[in-house]
Amino acid sequence: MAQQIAVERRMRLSRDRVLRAAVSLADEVGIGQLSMRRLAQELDVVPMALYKHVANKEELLDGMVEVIVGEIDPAAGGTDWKSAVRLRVLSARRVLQHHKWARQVLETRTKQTPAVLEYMDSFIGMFLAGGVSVDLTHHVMHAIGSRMWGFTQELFDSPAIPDGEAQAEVPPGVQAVRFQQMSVLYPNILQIATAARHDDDSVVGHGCDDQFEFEFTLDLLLDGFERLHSQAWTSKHAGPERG
Amino acid sequence: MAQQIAVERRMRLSRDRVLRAAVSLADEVGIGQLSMRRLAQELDVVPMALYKHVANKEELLDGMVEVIVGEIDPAAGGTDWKSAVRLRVLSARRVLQHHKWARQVLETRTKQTPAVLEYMDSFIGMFLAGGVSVDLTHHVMHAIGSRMWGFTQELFDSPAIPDGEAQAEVPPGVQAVRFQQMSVLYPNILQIATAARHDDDSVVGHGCDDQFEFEFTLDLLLDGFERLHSQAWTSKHAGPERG
DNA sequence: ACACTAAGGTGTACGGCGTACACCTGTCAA
DNA sequence: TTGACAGGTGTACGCCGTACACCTTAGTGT
Repeated sequence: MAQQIAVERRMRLSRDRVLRAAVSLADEVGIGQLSMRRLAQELDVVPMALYKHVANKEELLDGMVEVIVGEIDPAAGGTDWKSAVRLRVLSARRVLQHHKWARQVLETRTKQTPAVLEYMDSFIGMFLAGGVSVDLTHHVMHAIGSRMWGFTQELFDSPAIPDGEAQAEVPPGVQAVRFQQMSVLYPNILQIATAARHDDDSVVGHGCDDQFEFEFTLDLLLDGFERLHSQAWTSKHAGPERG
Repeated sequence: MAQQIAVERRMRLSRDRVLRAAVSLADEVGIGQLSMRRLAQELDVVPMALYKHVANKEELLDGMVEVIVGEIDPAAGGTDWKSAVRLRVLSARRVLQHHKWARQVLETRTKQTPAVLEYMDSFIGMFLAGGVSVDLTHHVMHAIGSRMWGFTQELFDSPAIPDGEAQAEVPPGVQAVRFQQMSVLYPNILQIATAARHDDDSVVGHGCDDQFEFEFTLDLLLDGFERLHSQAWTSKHAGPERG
């Protein structure tokens, strides 16, 4: 009987419910107004209750990113890589537009969460499946990633596999296990990462020539501008390349 | 005599000293650790003293941006627009790399401060002086700006001239005066902005077709990727366009 | 039916934040 | 010398994230 009454009671909290509530609260009031206290209030719960489901606010934000990354359409099959990538990026953009706080949060994220890794892996997969070389795909990811998204940016700069521990603490063999896991979960990321570092000691090491990546994209854009300019391109008539 | 002792005393505060101290504190300890209280401590002063020189923390951050934008090299004269732009962007990048907090702060800035406007004006000037059309320059600024910088992004979306006031409050004729001021201070920005909106009612209005700008850049990149791919480009041998 | 256990929710408290407001103090012009 | 005003101070308020000890509830094995 007391259990019948319980039906009337507040639904039980869950990590998922917390994250979704956080996303819609941020949608409504902006990320600046999203506090643990306010979120708790929205869920009709005392602030500390949230900490049974997320470790702290950082993890909450990570979780929110996971939620919205999940809203991006999966890769479209059956077309050339270019159209597939185009569609996907536009879908991602739609999501980011809907959650206006996302760009800002993305910029500050440092941890690689599963949904993000999976998204990137599948993104890379579109190029590789289309026959684009691993080398070019690598640079392309830098160009697309850091400019459109912000959160690809650090993938190759810092270890892709989270290892907050100092290297000294990593037991021998653990690297190998992680490598194994990566190769199953995110084969494409691994391919890109290892190709980039094949003459380096570490496996998924710190690095990439940042300056090179930056100039790669810069020159790609500048060359594009120049081409349009020399064609007397005009926005009136068409998009790039069709002028 | 008491004045002789004053020589030994703490130097007087000034807006400039506050801003510079804030920049170097952020450089040292990161933006997350930059608080009014900590900054005051660094300046050997009580927290509230800072408020005699900056209105609030937002304005402090705006001021910090002003400071570092001032560190970007001026436009190089005597070369083609492409090289000039290239040099300038790389200079800007150097500055952003030196102040690691800058990207993040830039993303959250909403106000258009003079140094930023001046930088953009002169940036636009490089294209126009090189003979690039106003139309193309407009789109180019969107492409370069929002992707490399983040803070060009909103220039054409929100009014370039700060008007926190609701439109109703703006006395008639004030718009005209501002327009006049703009045309003197930032002629190039004005040119771009007005060209973009010549068939609209407002002068420096809200707008631009966001979606168009986004796809413009996306396609520019994708077309670039495709071209490199079809050339079997490789990072081993050269940068873009030289493969 | 009951006691046990772990997971989930609570209450209190602490140190930090930005900043409003009233107040002193030192400097300089008249 | 005086008076005004810019610049520095002290106190206080209401937010924030979250540590820690506690209580409640739901689900289990007997």
